[in-house]
Amino acid sequence: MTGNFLETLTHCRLFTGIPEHSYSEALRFLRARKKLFRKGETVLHIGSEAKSGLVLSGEIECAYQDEAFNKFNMNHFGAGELFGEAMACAGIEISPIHVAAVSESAIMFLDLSVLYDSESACKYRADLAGNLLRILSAKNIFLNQKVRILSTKTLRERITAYLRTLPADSEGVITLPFSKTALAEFLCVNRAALSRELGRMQSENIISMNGREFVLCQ
Amino acid sequence: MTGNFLETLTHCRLFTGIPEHSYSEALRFLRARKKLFRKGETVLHIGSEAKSGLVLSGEIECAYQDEAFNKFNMNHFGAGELFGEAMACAGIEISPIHVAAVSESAIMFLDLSVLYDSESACKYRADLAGNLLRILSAKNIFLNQKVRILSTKTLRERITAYLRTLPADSEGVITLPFSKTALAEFLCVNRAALSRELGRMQSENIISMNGREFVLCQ
DNA sequence: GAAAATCTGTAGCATATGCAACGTTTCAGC
DNA sequence: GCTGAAACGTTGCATATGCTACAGATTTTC
Repeated sequence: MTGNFLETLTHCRLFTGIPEHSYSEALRFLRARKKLFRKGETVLHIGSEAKSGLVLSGEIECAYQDEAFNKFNMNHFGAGELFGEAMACAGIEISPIHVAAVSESAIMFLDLSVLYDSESACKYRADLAGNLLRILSAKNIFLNQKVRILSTKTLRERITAYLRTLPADSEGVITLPFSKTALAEFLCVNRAALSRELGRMQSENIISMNGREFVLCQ
Repeated sequence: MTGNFLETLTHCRLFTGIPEHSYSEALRFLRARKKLFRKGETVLHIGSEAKSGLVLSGEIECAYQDEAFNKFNMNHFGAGELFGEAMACAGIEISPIHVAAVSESAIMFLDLSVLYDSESACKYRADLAGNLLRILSAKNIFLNQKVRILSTKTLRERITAYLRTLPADSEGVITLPFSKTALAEFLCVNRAALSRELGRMQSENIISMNGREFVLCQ
């Protein structure tokens, strides 16, 4: 619990509304345990005890694996982000996902069950539970959007469905938050096919595109 | 708040742990308002105030709509189920989804914001918030599963990914919870293509199938 | 029990998209 | 500024899957 981690907590949505001088009290309530991981090291094994926590520094990767150890549906989490909270709250005890450190990382494991186990008490319990509700809801909405995008049958629909979820500036310009390679991965389509379809859409005047900037001509 | 609705509440996960004689107190805290809807009637319009609530009786349908009013990514909710809770907790004020009654329904609108608005207080607030955390987490896990299924590139992978999410009995028999037509809709694939692929998988001894019962070989 | 509605399997055809390979451009680290 | 890595666009090919239509089976309704 050294000083530089406090900075991360101030940006973590779980601690919104909690005064900085009370962080240690809240962390004690959540039975926080800090642990360091080297690059590439496993944070949670599939089949081991499911834990939840927050990334203090570095970056981790959560992924399902099939029989052949292929990773899929990966998620990356950086400093200030929570992982495993849905499993913790749903009472899942055996981890179905593999969590590994992408870079050297500091993880604060938290026992979120104190937030819905009615015996425990803490001055900040209601605030923490409320913050966790907001975090879970935001992830829910994100997942709903993703399902909606992946529900489409054609690549073109998938592209427009995704672009519509992004904010446009006053002139209608939409900026991709990542590379087109990453976009293909997000949309679960082949990169070459995405590139081809984007080209077609541009020649058909459905979109105009320049690097990561798009305009939907609708 | 007539008697027959109490029965529904006892089965609703939002009220787990709350004694029946306190339901009215909890409902008052949640600013509950009951409303009846005829079959086909709209419960929430896209663009109108977003509300959350629970289905007391009947069945409702939540759906996104595109420009041409095609519905997609539909969800059905029956008695005892919550809807709109993620939007409520995420602070979304304008409904992006259309909610309609599939059959004659009684809806109890709830103001879930009291659960994370720190000024409000009620004896059962912590219980309600904890229950809501569990509900949101369960939906989160379901959505993650669905994303994982829809992330696959081939129909065959999609089928096996889905079947693996279903429980198998002691002899490995998996029973579909709905018709194959509904399965095609859930997997977002063409029904005829699903039928064809299931036939192929059976002839290749990857599955065996009899009506709604499946066995995954291997 | 008859009629209507829904579910299901099959087949032919068109095409969208996955995949592999290649060269060019852009980017990051030194 | 140099160098290796990553991102990007393009192309040819194979094929998986969407779509339509139809007919038999199954379920629901009256």
